[in-house]
Amino acid sequence: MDKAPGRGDYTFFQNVYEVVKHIPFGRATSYGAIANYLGSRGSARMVGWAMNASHHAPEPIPAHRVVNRNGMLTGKHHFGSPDLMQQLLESEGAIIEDDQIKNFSKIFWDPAKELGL
DNA sequence: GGTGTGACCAGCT
DNA sequence: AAGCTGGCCACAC
Repeated sequence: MDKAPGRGDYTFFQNVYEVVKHIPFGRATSYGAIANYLGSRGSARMVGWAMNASHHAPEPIPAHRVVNRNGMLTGKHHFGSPDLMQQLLESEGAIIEDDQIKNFSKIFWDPAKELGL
């Protein structure tokens, strides 16, 4: 039988959006953390791809709060302005230097822990 | 409809 | 020690 559309048809993409939207102010997480929370660390690449499509999402996604494992602003170039991502994070209290969050370990927000695994 | 790529991560050589 | 490959799912051509 065909799958029932419009109900519970959440895919990896949709799940990523939900998690990212739940990131509190002044916090940041990593692609792998989200992927791991969803149950697949191998899907970390999809998380990044989901961010790329975040502009296509019906709701605004704070993709600037999602960085790589090193706390580096890898996808800053996808915000329309390469400095926008850093500006937003600094505006939330993050310490960024050389495109890398120095206090990433302090503002790191683990979905599996905060949302309740 | 198949192939390639993509804002990653971690393990192996 | 560092460099490369594999793996995952979704989207574009």
